[in-house]
Amino acid sequence: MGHHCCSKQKVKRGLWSPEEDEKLVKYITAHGHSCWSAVPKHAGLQRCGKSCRLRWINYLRPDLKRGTFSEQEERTIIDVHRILGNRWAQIAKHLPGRTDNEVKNFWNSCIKKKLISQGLDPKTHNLLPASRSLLHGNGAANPSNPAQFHSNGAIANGGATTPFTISSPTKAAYDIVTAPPPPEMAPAMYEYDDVPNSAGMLMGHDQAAAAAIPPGYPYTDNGGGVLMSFRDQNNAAGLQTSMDFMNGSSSSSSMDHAAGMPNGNGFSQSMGAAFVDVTAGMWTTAAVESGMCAGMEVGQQQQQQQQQPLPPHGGLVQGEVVVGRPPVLNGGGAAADKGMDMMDVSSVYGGAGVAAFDLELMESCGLFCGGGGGAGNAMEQLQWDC
DNA sequence: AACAGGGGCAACCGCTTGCCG
DNA sequence: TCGGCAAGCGGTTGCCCCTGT
Repeated sequence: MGHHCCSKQKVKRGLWSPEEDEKLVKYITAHGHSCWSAVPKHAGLQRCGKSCRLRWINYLRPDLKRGTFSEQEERTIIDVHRILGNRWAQIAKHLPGRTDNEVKNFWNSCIKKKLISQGLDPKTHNLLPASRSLLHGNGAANPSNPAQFHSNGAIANGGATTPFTISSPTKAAYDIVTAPPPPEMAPAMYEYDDVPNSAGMLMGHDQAAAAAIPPGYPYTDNGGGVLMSFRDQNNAAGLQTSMDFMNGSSSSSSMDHAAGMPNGNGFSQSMGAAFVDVTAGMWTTAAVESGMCAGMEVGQQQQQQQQQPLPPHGGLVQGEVVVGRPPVLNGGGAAADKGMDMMDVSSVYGGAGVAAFDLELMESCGLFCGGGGGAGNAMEQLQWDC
Protein backbone atom coordinates (compact mmCIF):
# COMPACT_ATOMS: atom_id res chain seq x y z
CA MET A 1 0.00 0.00 0.00
CA GLY A 2 1.58 3.25 -1.06
CA HIS A 3 1.04 6.73 0.12
CA HIS A 4 -2.47 8.01 -0.21
CA CYS A 5 -1.00 10.98 -2.03
CA CYS A 6 0.35 8.83 -4.82
CA SER A 7 -1.93 5.82 -4.91
CA LYS A 8 -3.06 6.71 -8.41
CA GLN A 9 0.37 6.58 -9.90
CA LYS A 10 2.89 3.84 -10.09
CA VAL A 11 5.71 4.78 -7.81
CA LYS A 12 8.97 3.19 -6.97
CA ARG A 13 9.79 2.41 -3.39
CA GLY A 14 12.84 1.41 -1.47
CA LEU A 15 16.35 2.67 -1.66
CA TRP A 16 17.21 5.53 -3.91
CA SER A 17 19.67 5.01 -6.72
CA PRO A 18 22.42 7.53 -7.44
CA GLU A 19 20.64 8.43 -10.66
CA GLU A 20 17.47 9.26 -8.79
CA ASP A 21 19.41 11.30 -6.30
CA GLU A 22 21.03 13.22 -9.07
CA LYS A 23 17.72 13.96 -10.72
CA LEU A 24 16.22 15.17 -7.51
CA VAL A 25 19.17 17.32 -6.57
CA LYS A 26 19.28 18.85 -10.02
CA TYR A 27 15.63 19.66 -9.96
CA ILE A 28 15.53 21.07 -6.44
CA THR A 29 18.65 23.09 -7.04
CA ALA A 30 17.20 24.58 -10.17
CA HIS A 31 13.57 25.02 -9.20
CA GLY A 32 13.25 24.59 -5.48
CA HIS A 33 10.41 22.60 -3.97
CA SER A 34 7.42 24.82 -3.77
CA CYS A 35 5.15 21.81 -4.08
CA TRP A 36 6.53 18.39 -3.29
CA SER A 37 3.75 16.54 -4.99
CA ALA A 38 4.80 18.13 -8.26
CA VAL A 39 8.50 17.48 -7.79
CA PRO A 40 8.69 13.85 -8.96
CA LYS A 41 6.74 14.57 -12.10
CA HIS A 42 8.89 17.51 -13.08
CA ALA A 43 12.10 15.84 -12.01
CA GLY A 44 11.31 12.71 -13.97
CA LEU A 45 11.17 10.43 -10.96
CA GLN A 46 8.93 7.46 -10.34
CA ARG A 47 8.55 8.43 -6.72
CA CYS A 48 5.86 10.10 -4.73
CA GLY A 49 6.35 13.62 -3.52
CA LYS A 50 6.55 12.54 0.04
CA SER A 51 9.38 10.18 -0.70
CA CYS A 52 11.21 12.93 -2.57
CA ARG A 53 10.77 15.28 0.33
CA LEU A 54 12.14 12.76 2.80
CA ARG A 55 15.06 11.92 0.59
CA TRP A 56 15.92 15.57 0.20
CA ILE A 57 15.49 16.49 3.86
CA ASN A 58 17.24 13.49 5.30
CA TYR A 59 19.94 12.85 2.79
CA LEU A 60 20.43 15.20 -0.11
CA ARG A 61 20.16 18.62 1.47
CA PRO A 62 23.49 20.39 1.00
CA ASP A 63 23.63 21.76 4.53
CA LEU A 64 23.50 18.38 6.15
CA LYS A 65 26.29 17.35 8.42
CA ARG A 66 27.10 13.73 7.88
CA GLY A 67 29.15 11.44 10.00
CA THR A 68 29.27 10.51 13.62
CA PHE A 69 27.85 12.69 16.33
CA SER A 70 30.31 14.66 18.39
CA GLU A 71 30.38 14.47 22.15
CA GLN A 72 28.86 17.91 22.35
CA GLU A 73 26.06 16.91 20.02
CA GLU A 74 25.43 13.84 22.07
CA ARG A 75 25.20 15.86 25.24
CA THR A 76 22.87 18.31 23.58
CA ILE A 77 20.60 15.51 22.49
CA ILE A 78 20.52 14.05 25.97
CA ASP A 79 19.89 17.39 27.57
CA VAL A 80 17.14 18.45 25.26
CA HIS A 81 15.57 15.03 25.24
CA ARG A 82 15.40 15.15 29.00
CA ILE A 83 13.15 18.14 28.61
CA LEU A 84 11.26 17.50 25.43
CA GLY A 85 11.11 13.75 25.24
CA ASN A 86 10.83 12.15 21.83
CA ARG A 87 10.26 15.36 19.96
CA TRP A 88 12.96 14.64 17.46
CA ALA A 89 12.29 17.53 15.19
CA GLN A 90 12.60 19.96 18.09
CA ILE A 91 15.75 18.27 19.28
CA ALA A 92 17.22 18.33 15.79
CA LYS A 93 16.74 22.09 15.65
CA HIS A 94 19.40 22.34 18.30
CA LEU A 95 21.84 20.44 16.15
CA PRO A 96 22.60 22.33 12.98
CA GLY A 97 23.01 20.04 10.04
CA ARG A 98 21.30 17.11 11.69
CA THR A 99 17.89 15.79 10.83
CA ASP A 100 15.21 14.53 13.13
CA ASN A 101 15.55 11.11 11.58
CA GLU A 102 19.25 11.07 12.22
CA VAL A 103 18.83 12.19 15.80
CA LYS A 104 16.12 9.65 16.36
CA ASN A 105 18.20 6.84 14.94
CA PHE A 106 21.22 7.90 16.95
CA TRP A 107 19.14 7.97 20.07
CA ASN A 108 17.63 4.57 19.50
CA SER A 109 20.83 2.91 18.46
CA CYS A 110 23.32 4.54 20.76
CA ILE A 111 22.32 6.99 23.45
CA LYS A 112 19.47 4.90 24.74
CA LYS A 113 21.77 2.03 25.43
CA LYS A 114 24.35 4.26 26.99
CA LEU A 115 21.85 5.68 29.42
CA ILE A 116 20.58 2.26 30.32
CA SER A 117 24.10 1.06 30.90
CA GLN A 118 24.57 4.01 33.23
CA GLY A 119 21.50 2.96 35.13
CA LEU A 120 19.30 5.71 33.78
CA ASP A 121 15.85 5.40 32.37
CA PRO A 122 16.09 6.75 28.80
CA LYS A 123 12.52 7.96 28.98
CA THR A 124 12.62 9.87 32.21
CA HIS A 125 16.35 10.29 32.64
CA ASN A 126 15.87 9.29 36.22
CA LEU A 127 17.76 6.53 37.83
CA LEU A 128 16.39 3.13 37.20
CA PRO A 129 15.12 1.57 40.42
CA ALA A 130 17.97 -0.90 40.60
CA SER A 131 20.59 1.78 40.17
CA ARG A 132 18.85 4.08 42.59
CA SER A 133 19.08 1.55 45.37
CA LEU A 134 22.70 0.94 44.58
CA LEU A 135 23.49 4.61 44.77
CA HIS A 136 21.67 5.01 48.00
CA GLY A 137 23.90 2.31 49.27
CA ASN A 138 27.25 3.97 48.80
CA GLY A 139 26.62 7.38 47.33
CA ALA A 140 29.59 7.11 45.08
CA ALA A 141 29.65 9.44 42.19
CA ASN A 142 31.78 9.79 39.21
CA PRO A 143 32.17 13.44 38.37
CA SER A 144 33.18 12.60 34.87
CA ASN A 145 29.85 11.00 34.27
CA PRO A 146 27.33 13.78 33.88
CA ALA A 147 24.33 11.55 33.97
CA GLN A 148 25.40 9.88 37.12
CA PHE A 149 26.37 13.19 38.53
CA HIS A 150 22.93 14.62 37.95
CA SER A 151 21.37 11.77 39.67
CA ASN A 152 23.58 12.07 42.64
CA GLY A 153 22.90 15.73 42.79
CA ALA A 154 19.24 15.00 43.03
CA ILE A 155 19.72 12.41 45.65
CA ALA A 156 21.99 14.63 47.61
CA ASN A 157 19.17 17.08 47.79
CA GLY A 158 16.81 14.44 48.91
CA GLY A 159 14.80 14.63 45.78
CA ALA A 160 13.14 12.34 43.38
CA THR A 161 13.51 15.19 41.04
CA THR A 162 14.73 15.35 37.53
CA PRO A 163 17.19 18.08 36.98
CA PHE A 164 17.85 19.12 33.47
CA THR A 165 20.30 21.07 31.48
CA ILE A 166 19.74 23.11 28.45
CA SER A 167 22.02 23.84 25.63
CA SER A 168 20.39 25.53 22.75
CA PRO A 169 22.43 26.42 19.75
CA THR A 170 19.58 27.73 17.71
CA LYS A 171 19.11 30.67 15.50
CA ALA A 172 17.19 32.98 17.72
CA ALA A 173 16.78 36.60 16.96
CA TYR A 174 17.73 37.43 20.47
CA ASP A 175 20.35 35.59 22.34
CA ILE A 176 20.62 35.93 26.01
CA VAL A 177 24.21 36.15 26.76
CA THR A 178 26.21 37.31 29.61
CA ALA A 179 28.64 40.03 28.97
CA PRO A 180 32.24 39.16 29.53
CA PRO A 181 33.27 40.23 32.97
CA PRO A 182 35.92 42.76 33.65
CA PRO A 183 39.26 41.04 33.47
CA GLU A 184 39.89 41.36 37.14
CA MET A 185 36.68 39.54 37.87
CA ALA A 186 37.02 36.70 35.51
CA PRO A 187 38.50 34.17 37.88
CA ALA A 188 35.91 34.70 40.53
CA MET A 189 33.03 34.76 38.15
CA TYR A 190 33.83 32.01 35.79
CA GLU A 191 35.90 29.41 37.42
CA TYR A 192 34.11 26.70 39.15
CA ASP A 193 35.21 26.41 42.69
CA ASP A 194 32.73 23.83 43.57
CA VAL A 195 33.96 20.39 43.08
CA PRO A 196 31.89 17.42 44.00
CA ASN A 197 33.56 15.31 46.53
CA SER A 198 33.91 11.62 46.33
CA ALA A 199 30.52 11.07 47.84
CA GLY A 200 28.82 13.07 45.16
CA MET A 201 27.90 15.91 47.44
CA LEU A 202 28.47 19.40 46.21
CA MET A 203 30.71 21.70 48.08
CA GLY A 204 29.79 25.25 48.85
CA HIS A 205 30.62 28.15 46.68
CA ASP A 206 33.72 30.19 47.14
CA GLN A 207 32.39 33.03 49.19
CA ALA A 208 35.61 34.93 48.98
CA ALA A 209 35.43 34.93 45.25
CA ALA A 210 31.86 36.06 45.37
CA ALA A 211 32.70 38.81 47.75
CA ALA A 212 35.28 40.08 45.34
CA ILE A 213 32.59 41.38 43.06
CA PRO A 214 32.71 45.12 43.18
CA PRO A 215 29.64 46.87 44.49
CA GLY A 216 27.37 48.01 41.77
CA TYR A 217 28.57 45.53 39.25
CA PRO A 218 25.58 44.98 37.02
CA TYR A 219 25.40 41.25 37.50
CA THR A 220 25.32 41.16 41.20
CA ASP A 221 22.05 41.05 42.96
CA ASN A 222 20.17 44.11 43.89
CA GLY A 223 18.84 43.12 47.17
CA GLY A 224 17.76 39.61 46.87
CA GLY A 225 17.25 39.37 43.17
CA VAL A 226 19.45 38.27 40.39
CA LEU A 227 20.30 40.41 37.49
CA MET A 228 21.22 39.18 34.14
CA SER A 229 22.02 40.92 30.95
CA PHE A 230 20.59 40.52 27.52
CA ARG A 231 22.50 41.57 24.53
CA ASP A 232 20.63 42.27 21.41
CA GLN A 233 22.86 40.83 18.78
CA ASN A 234 20.98 42.58 16.09
CA ASN A 235 21.65 45.85 17.72
CA ALA A 236 24.82 47.35 16.42
CA ALA A 237 25.15 49.41 19.55
CA GLY A 238 25.18 46.25 21.59
CA LEU A 239 22.29 47.37 23.72
CA GLN A 240 22.26 45.52 26.96
CA THR A 241 19.36 44.94 29.18
CA SER A 242 19.56 43.97 32.75
CA MET A 243 16.86 41.92 34.29
CA ASP A 244 16.02 40.96 37.75
CA PHE A 245 14.54 37.52 37.81
CA MET A 246 13.71 37.41 41.44
CA ASN A 247 12.13 40.77 41.75
CA GLY A 248 10.45 40.75 38.43
CA SER A 249 11.68 43.94 36.96
CA SER A 250 13.98 44.98 34.24
CA SER A 251 15.40 48.04 32.77
CA SER A 252 14.48 49.29 29.37
CA SER A 253 14.33 46.03 27.63
CA SER A 254 14.94 45.09 24.10
CA MET A 255 13.61 41.71 25.08
CA ASP A 256 10.32 43.19 26.07
CA HIS A 257 10.14 45.06 22.85
CA ALA A 258 10.95 41.98 20.91
CA ALA A 259 8.27 40.13 22.76
CA GLY A 260 5.76 42.78 22.00
CA MET A 261 5.54 43.82 25.57
CA PRO A 262 4.73 47.42 26.03
CA ASN A 263 6.14 47.78 29.46
CA GLY A 264 9.57 47.11 30.71
CA ASN A 265 8.93 44.26 33.01
CA GLY A 266 6.54 41.82 31.49
CA PHE A 267 9.15 39.49 30.24
CA SER A 268 11.10 39.37 33.39
CA GLN A 269 8.01 38.89 35.45
CA SER A 270 7.19 35.89 33.44
CA MET A 271 10.66 34.75 34.15
CA GLY A 272 10.00 34.82 37.82
CA ALA A 273 10.97 31.22 38.10
CA ALA A 274 14.48 32.44 37.71
CA PHE A 275 15.09 30.16 34.86
CA VAL A 276 18.06 31.64 33.23
CA ASP A 277 20.54 30.41 30.80
CA VAL A 278 23.38 32.30 32.17
CA THR A 279 26.91 31.67 33.03
CA ALA A 280 26.81 29.34 35.93
CA GLY A 281 29.51 31.05 37.84
CA MET A 282 27.87 34.39 37.49
CA TRP A 283 24.48 33.17 38.39
CA THR A 284 25.61 31.32 41.40
CA THR A 285 27.96 33.98 42.52
CA ALA A 286 25.19 36.49 42.57
CA ALA A 287 22.74 34.14 44.12
CA VAL A 288 25.00 32.80 46.78
CA GLU A 289 26.28 36.15 47.69
CA SER A 290 22.82 37.46 48.19
CA GLY A 291 21.86 34.48 50.24
CA MET A 292 18.80 34.32 48.08
CA CYS A 293 18.86 30.66 47.39
CA ALA A 294 20.04 28.64 50.29
CA GLY A 295 19.53 25.41 48.48
CA MET A 296 21.64 26.31 45.58
CA GLU A 297 24.50 24.17 44.74
CA VAL A 298 26.87 24.42 41.96
CA GLY A 299 27.54 21.36 39.96
CA GLN A 300 30.25 20.38 37.73
CA GLN A 301 29.67 18.46 34.62
CA GLN A 302 33.17 17.99 33.56
CA GLN A 303 36.27 18.41 35.55
CA GLN A 304 37.86 19.73 32.46
CA GLN A 305 35.47 22.61 32.21
CA GLN A 306 36.21 23.68 35.71
CA GLN A 307 39.84 24.08 35.00
CA GLN A 308 39.46 25.88 31.78
CA PRO A 309 39.69 29.63 31.69
CA LEU A 310 36.93 31.75 30.33
CA PRO A 311 36.35 30.64 26.79
CA PRO A 312 36.43 33.08 23.96
CA HIS A 313 33.10 34.55 23.09
CA GLY A 314 31.49 32.48 20.44
CA GLY A 315 32.51 29.18 21.85
CA LEU A 316 30.03 26.90 23.41
CA VAL A 317 30.71 25.91 26.93
CA GLN A 318 28.29 24.24 29.13
CA GLY A 319 28.25 24.45 32.83
CA GLU A 320 25.52 23.51 35.12
CA VAL A 321 23.72 24.95 38.04
CA VAL A 322 21.63 22.81 40.23
CA VAL A 323 19.19 24.89 42.11
CA GLY A 324 17.57 23.41 45.09
CA ARG A 325 14.29 24.70 46.31
CA PRO A 326 15.04 27.77 48.33
CA PRO A 327 13.34 27.97 51.66
CA VAL A 328 12.42 31.55 51.02
CA LEU A 329 12.31 33.37 47.77
CA ASN A 330 12.26 37.07 47.66
CA GLY A 331 9.82 39.05 45.67
CA GLY A 332 7.31 36.33 45.06
CA GLY A 333 9.62 34.17 43.05
CA ALA A 334 7.63 31.61 41.21
CA ALA A 335 10.03 28.82 41.83
CA ALA A 336 8.70 28.21 45.29
CA ASP A 337 5.16 29.04 44.34
CA LYS A 338 5.04 26.50 41.63
CA GLY A 339 6.90 23.83 43.42
CA MET A 340 9.89 23.83 41.21
CA ASP A 341 12.12 21.69 43.24
CA MET A 342 15.18 21.75 41.22
CA MET A 343 16.52 23.33 38.17
CA ASP A 344 19.61 22.51 36.38
CA VAL A 345 20.62 25.27 34.14
CA SER A 346 23.28 25.13 31.55
CA SER A 347 25.38 28.06 30.86
CA VAL A 348 26.19 28.78 27.33
CA TYR A 349 28.39 31.35 25.86
CA GLY A 350 26.42 32.44 22.91
CA GLY A 351 28.22 33.71 19.95
CA ALA A 352 26.88 34.21 16.51
CA GLY A 353 24.37 31.57 15.69
CA VAL A 354 24.27 30.23 19.19
CA ALA A 355 21.22 30.91 21.21
CA ALA A 356 21.73 30.60 24.87
CA PHE A 357 18.10 30.82 25.52
CA ASP A 358 15.23 28.91 24.17
CA LEU A 359 11.75 29.94 24.97
CA GLU A 360 10.25 26.89 23.45
CA LEU A 361 12.21 24.71 25.76
CA MET A 362 11.20 26.77 28.69
CA GLU A 363 7.61 26.59 27.71
CA SER A 364 7.91 22.88 27.44
CA CYS A 365 9.24 22.77 30.94
CA GLY A 366 6.46 24.86 32.28
CA LEU A 367 8.93 27.40 33.39
CA PHE A 368 6.80 30.30 32.48
CA CYS A 369 4.62 30.22 35.47
CA GLY A 370 3.12 33.64 35.42
CA GLY A 371 5.40 34.72 38.19
CA GLY A 372 2.72 36.37 40.23
CA GLY A 373 3.45 39.68 38.63
CA GLY A 374 0.15 40.07 36.90
CA ALA A 375 1.72 39.79 33.52
CA GLY A 376 -0.51 36.97 32.46
CA ASN A 377 0.78 34.13 30.40
CA ALA A 378 3.81 35.59 28.87
CA MET A 379 4.30 32.68 26.55
CA GLU A 380 1.10 33.52 24.80
CA GLN A 381 2.62 36.83 23.99
CA LEU A 382 5.94 35.50 23.01
CA GLN A 383 5.64 34.28 19.51
CA TRP A 384 9.25 33.80 18.92
CA ASP A 385 10.52 31.74 16.18
CA CYS A 386 13.16 29.61 17.76
C1' DA B 1 32.94 -20.73 4.05
C1' DA B 2 28.31 -20.53 5.46
C1' DC B 3 24.91 -19.14 8.44
C1' DA B 4 22.49 -16.63 12.18
C1' DG B 5 21.84 -12.74 14.92
C1' DG B 6 22.15 -8.05 15.94
C1' DG B 7 22.95 -3.20 15.00
C1' DG B 8 22.56 0.82 12.27
C1' DC B 9 20.35 3.42 9.05
C1' DA B 10 17.24 4.76 5.28
C1' DA B 11 12.76 4.79 4.09
C1' DC B 12 7.87 4.14 4.85
C1' DC B 13 3.36 4.65 7.27
C1' DG B 14 -0.10 7.05 9.26
C1' DC B 15 -1.55 10.66 12.20
C1' DT B 16 -1.46 15.64 13.10
C1' DT B 17 -1.07 20.33 11.85
C1' DG B 18 -1.45 24.33 9.05
C1' DC B 19 -3.02 26.69 5.11
C1' DC B 20 -6.30 28.05 1.76
C1' DG B 21 -10.51 28.40 -0.81
C1' DT C 1 -16.89 27.12 9.66
C1' DC C 2 -15.69 23.32 6.96
C1' DG C 3 -13.28 20.36 3.85
C1' DG C 4 -9.35 19.29 1.01
C1' DC C 5 -4.60 19.28 0.36
C1' DA C 6 0.27 19.48 1.49
C1' DA C 7 3.73 19.39 4.79
C1' DG C 8 5.48 18.05 9.30
C1' DC C 9 6.37 14.69 12.53
C1' DG C 10 7.13 10.43 15.33
C1' DG C 11 6.88 5.52 15.27
C1' DT C 12 7.89 1.50 12.76
C1' DT C 13 9.73 -1.48 9.25
C1' DG C 14 12.98 -3.56 6.38
C1' DC C 15 17.37 -3.88 4.27
C1' DC C 16 22.31 -4.11 4.51
C1' DC C 17 26.45 -4.96 6.78
C1' DC C 18 29.25 -6.64 10.41
C1' DT C 19 30.44 -10.01 13.76
C1' DG C 20 30.39 -14.28 16.09
C1' DT C 21 29.83 -19.21 15.80
